[in-house]
Amino acid sequence: MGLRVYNTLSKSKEEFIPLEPGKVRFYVCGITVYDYCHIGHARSAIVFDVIYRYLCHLGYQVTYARNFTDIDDKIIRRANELGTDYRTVADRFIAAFYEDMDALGILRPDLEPLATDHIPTMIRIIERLIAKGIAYQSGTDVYFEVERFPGYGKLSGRSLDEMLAGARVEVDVNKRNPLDFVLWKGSKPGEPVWDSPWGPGRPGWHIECSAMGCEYLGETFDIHGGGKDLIFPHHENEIAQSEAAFGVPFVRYWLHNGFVNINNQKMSKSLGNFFIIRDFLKQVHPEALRLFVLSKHYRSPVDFNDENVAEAEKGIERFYGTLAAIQARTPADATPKMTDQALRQQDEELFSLAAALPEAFEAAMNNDFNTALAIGHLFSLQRRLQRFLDQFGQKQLKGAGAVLARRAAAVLVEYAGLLGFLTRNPESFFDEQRKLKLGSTGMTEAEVEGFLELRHRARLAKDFTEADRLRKELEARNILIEDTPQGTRWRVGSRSEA
RNA sequence: GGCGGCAUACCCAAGUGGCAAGGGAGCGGUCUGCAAAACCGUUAUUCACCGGUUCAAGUCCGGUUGCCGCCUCCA
Repeated sequence: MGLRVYNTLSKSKEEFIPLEPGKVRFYVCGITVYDYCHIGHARSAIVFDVIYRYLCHLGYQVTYARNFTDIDDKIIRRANELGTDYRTVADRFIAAFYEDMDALGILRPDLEPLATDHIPTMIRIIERLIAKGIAYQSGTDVYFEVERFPGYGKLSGRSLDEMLAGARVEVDVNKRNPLDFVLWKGSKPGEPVWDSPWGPGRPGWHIECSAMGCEYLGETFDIHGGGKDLIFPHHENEIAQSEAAFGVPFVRYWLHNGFVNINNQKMSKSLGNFFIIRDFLKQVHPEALRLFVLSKHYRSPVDFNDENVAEAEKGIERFYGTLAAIQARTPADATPKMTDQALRQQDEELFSLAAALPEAFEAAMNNDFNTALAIGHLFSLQRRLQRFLDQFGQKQLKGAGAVLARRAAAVLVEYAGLLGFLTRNPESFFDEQRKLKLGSTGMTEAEVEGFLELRHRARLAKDFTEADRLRKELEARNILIEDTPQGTRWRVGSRSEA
């Protein structure tokens, strides 16, 4: 069965049929670049990154566009606070955005347009709306007249009457209807300006995405994504502008990701429970964050707290632990020239699980990107694989056993890779993980190694009292020891173990 | 007030009418000098509650309760 996606527009799961067979035109609302990104942005970025990866995996030729809103009230305000200009602020936070996204392992979209590079397109659309009598100039501003667009409210599921009854819209003397929204706003002194037929000014927020979407993906495209909060008014207004201007459906499938809560509270600056990606990644590995985010369905809210994050950390360590064991205990040149029959004889269940993973994984993902179920399949394979390894005690694997283990691990890594994790060498992962966590212990790597050396000598001398004392001393600092045939390893306990 | 969503074990969580995935935590065991890690076993006769449809309901329909989001910038 093919891909099915939940479409916010129809409020139901639909079979995904792209406009043009084999091709997908995909647009995701990018950020307004006036501050550092927080973990809510991280969730959205990870979710749409996985959707992008998976569409590519299915063989679609995907054109993926994600914009930057680089002119906006908030950017201007920030520039004034910092005593600089809007361009400096925008460029600075675009650079910061890339640093954060790269750290999270987010693939770059094919197109990353800046709003300010597309003002002529926006002006053309606005002119068209005015010519059709759907937009009007009022003072130095231009507004979209919502009552002239019959479908207004179809995405968010409200009618104009209901919205007006909500009575939380400000009455503006310039507007014919309080719900009319600005397409072009005249500039105030000192603000950045662009020339337009209505005088100097700058575009409204909503028209940016309509312009960049149609310029790169066409008047109708396949998928438009964003956070749930964008459904109204941003995406509702995009539909109104684009469909009123071009007379064709704007987007076939609307996908919206759910929010991140912090300890069951809405994340907000006033509550002070804001986590910035770059700060968070000083404590938690990016792949743990990915596992955490993808362990829940993308449309559900997720609760971000120490315990939930620690679970994800343990999960990612579990996967890499198995990969490390395989690397240590099977020859890298394990010959792949084995018949399936020979491998199956080694471990029927492991062989079957590995062989069935692609189909199981795709069945999960095809059901509206059920990453949580897909991850469940990955864990099942990991556990069976680890169990297979443990059957040999601590011995090296040879022959068909080694090939089977390597092959199962390769499948695991390939499919985890579609979710953007298990992308590292296991040794690199554990090294990164130790370095990340060391900061919280107040110890340096050299100091830990010193302790381990002393303990090693004590153990050789069979002085277990001293060895255990040293281990306890490290444990007190949340440094945990594991003795393995390859030597003593150490790691820093998660925050919940501390 | 209007619109929408959610409720599954100690916790997180999947579940598109047909024996309740997966992870964490706990308990018992194997391994270990002892641990840790890992593995094995175990932990929901039941899915907020009440009705209904059906041979069959966590899943569909109606109602009740509780929680959450949006309606204003917001991923």
